[in-house]
Amino acid sequence: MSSVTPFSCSECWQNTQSIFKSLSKETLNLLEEAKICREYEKGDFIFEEASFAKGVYYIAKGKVKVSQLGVDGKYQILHLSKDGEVMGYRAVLSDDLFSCSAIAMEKSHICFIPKDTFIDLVANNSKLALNIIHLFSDELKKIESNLTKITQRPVKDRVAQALISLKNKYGFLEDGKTINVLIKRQEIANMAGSTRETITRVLYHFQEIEIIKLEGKTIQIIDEKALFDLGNLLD
Amino acid sequence: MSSVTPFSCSECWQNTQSIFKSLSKETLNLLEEAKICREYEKGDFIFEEASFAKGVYYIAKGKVKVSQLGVDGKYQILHLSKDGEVMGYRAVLSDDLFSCSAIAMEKSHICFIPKDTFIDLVANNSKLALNIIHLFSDELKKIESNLTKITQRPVKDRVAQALISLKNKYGFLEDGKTINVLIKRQEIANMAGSTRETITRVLYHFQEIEIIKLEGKTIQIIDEKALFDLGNLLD
DNA sequence: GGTAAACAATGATTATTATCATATCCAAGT
DNA sequence: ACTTGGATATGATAATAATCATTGTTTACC
Repeated sequence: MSSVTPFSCSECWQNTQSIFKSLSKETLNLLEEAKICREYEKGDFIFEEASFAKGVYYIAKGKVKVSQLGVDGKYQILHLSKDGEVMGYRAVLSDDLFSCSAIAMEKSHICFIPKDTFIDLVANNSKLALNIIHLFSDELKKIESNLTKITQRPVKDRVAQALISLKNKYGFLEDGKTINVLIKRQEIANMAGSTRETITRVLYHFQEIEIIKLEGKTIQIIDEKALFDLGNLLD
Repeated sequence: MSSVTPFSCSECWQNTQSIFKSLSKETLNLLEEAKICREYEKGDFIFEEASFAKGVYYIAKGKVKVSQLGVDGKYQILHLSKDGEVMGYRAVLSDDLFSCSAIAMEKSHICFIPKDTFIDLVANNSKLALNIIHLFSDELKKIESNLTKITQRPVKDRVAQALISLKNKYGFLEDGKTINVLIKRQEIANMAGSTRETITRVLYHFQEIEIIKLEGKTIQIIDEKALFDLGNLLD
């Protein structure tokens, strides 16, 4: 567990994809006052499934996986998050328990915004409410398409899809080919609804046919189009 | 295709689960004026995936399946709808194409509400906006749990889950055991992410072990608890 | 620098479920 | 009653991917 480490985030609300982007100064001041920043180490839980939602979490900097526990103890990764995104709003807005857990994939700076503050803001700020509606809409659309794909396509295709998602979310390193996130086989399995061993085999297969390259802990995408064709379009 | 048949729906906005429930009289009048009612026959498309969303659809009476086409031509049923529910709001609110199709499962009365009217209402009615946020929230939660289950559980369990969903959504006939919807094997397959043949076999197996009974075109649930245990909790 | 502990690779085997191929049933319309 | 088409049933086979078992590799920490 990490300590409470406040840090400056005067600008982090302005992240291009932040729902708080271009809100009025007043509103941002309210946020500033209420927020509690904290640093999380890799592997730390930010919030935990089935616990009460005390507020929402805004990622100032970092990478987070949001996953749900299945009945047999397997995890399903529902969502990957990064700088500028907010997490936990579903549970907060429905006064519900968290239906999934959020775990830092690397050292991350995250702001906690208390439930009351957040709900007040949403209720009194139609622009924010609209932003949230769009957020829901995007997420719903994505997960619907995910459900359709994951239930209908073979593992290979789903792994291709997972790699494309990772690249789209976190981008490449400066070399323009190495996916900018460290992810374990098990985690890819939890994205694609498969197993460690199968992911190992599929990744090796992809390397064999030269559409990716495994370099230490990293994954390089050599032939993005081929991956695309397998994973089949869009993210 | 059915003809345009207006009919009285002074009370249908008041359906217990309607997002239009308990809105002001003024607001309801606006709805009344703008709505266009129509009757759809079993099998009719109400809206079609990839077409432009001209408005939302409110089910006055009927049963509708909302499904998405996978890359290999298979359908995934994402959602089942009934009286009092609204469809198509995701695409409308995001000014997007429909990401799924809605097809009547039986003769249905459905009101079309034009995009502009709907968006105006939402923008000027914070209660309605909040209702929609809750709608999104519920749907997201449900589909997330669905994704986790469908990717992790064997077909039997998923079929059990599908039957429970059908019963929860449409209830029983007066006999207290026959699920109140006519559904084809293929449609159950499209819910559970499986195939016609497999569904046939699983249903027969369920009948064998006496947790359901197949009677003509209907399905009776004999041992709901057993189904529950297989499908594993909740809807 | 040595030793766990975590992670990854790999082979063998099995289970599950899709696919293919027929056959049967049933309802609607003539 | 007969025909036709849609839906369902059922057996045989094959493919896919999970599971199990073992070994190898890397990382981090005394």
